[in-house]
Amino acid sequence: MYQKKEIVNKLRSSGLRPTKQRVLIAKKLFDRDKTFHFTIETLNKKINKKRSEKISLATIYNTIEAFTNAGYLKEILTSKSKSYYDTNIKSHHHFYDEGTKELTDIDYSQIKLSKVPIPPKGKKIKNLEVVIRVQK
Amino acid sequence: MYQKKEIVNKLRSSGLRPTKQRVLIAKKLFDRDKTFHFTIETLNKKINKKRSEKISLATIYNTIEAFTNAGYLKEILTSKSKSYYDTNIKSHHHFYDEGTKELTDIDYSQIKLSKVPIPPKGKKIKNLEVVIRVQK
DNA sequence: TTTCTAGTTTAGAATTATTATAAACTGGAA
DNA sequence: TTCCAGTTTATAATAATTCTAAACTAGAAA
Repeated sequence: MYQKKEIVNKLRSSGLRPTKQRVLIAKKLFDRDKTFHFTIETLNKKINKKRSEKISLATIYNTIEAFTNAGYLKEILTSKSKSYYDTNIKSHHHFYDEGTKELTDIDYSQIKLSKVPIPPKGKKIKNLEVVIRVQK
Repeated sequence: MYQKKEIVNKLRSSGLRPTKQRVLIAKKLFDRDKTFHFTIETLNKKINKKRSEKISLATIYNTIEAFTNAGYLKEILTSKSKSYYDTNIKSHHHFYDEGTKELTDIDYSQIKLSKVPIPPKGKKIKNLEVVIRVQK
């Protein structure tokens, strides 16, 4: 799905130098079928579990921030203590299970808003997110 | 609007012993016309600015947690770094200005959902919140 | 190819919000 | 008035994140 070359181009097109670390992280994140939800902690484990050459935690933070700014990732608002990210950058919403702390995507078409308020004057709507908290 | 007696009864009815600190914090929070958005930090400043007898930060954390569990306050999901609380516990939504980090209530009637997804099997919807991010 | 440098990575320190600890205090039942 | 479970408090501990400054590297230019 994602060849190294494609990733390199993608990074370059956003002004990100395609370093070894960024390419590797991008491959982990985007070379998969389903969309992927993660925290820095889970990503760090996944990346550094079996590698002999580790990628530092600081680099993971930096890279995820850069990818988010470049629009490759979406930051999700749920938990107060940790940041969640989503490789699905299309407009969509989430179920959040407070018990398991699991996120599930809700396709944009599954929620329809028939009425949206006018933003405070002088301000524009940047995005709209629905989080549906569920429990057993 | 809120007499000390009413506050004491409210606390008692939730199994919270009406201590000096809790009554004072409750008065600050609920004895006002408009609803009130705050973080622990802003509340702490507001409470301890001009008081000679300070209320400790730990107590403010404890009290806000207790009030939230008792249903007097609503915790809001916006920023990843800090917790926001709202004295408006009715179902409602928010504008969040990423620049000023200001929250504005959106009345429940201002947003209408004409389609809501079915939750994952075995799970029930606990609540549904819309956050509309705005910017200049 | 080699040189050079701005951009990047890194380990570790610093910061910030929050939670835990354990000793002192207190509301209110007996 | 006594007593004690519940509460407050100062402080330490924790956890996620950001900062720092030295070492490294991609890739443009010589």
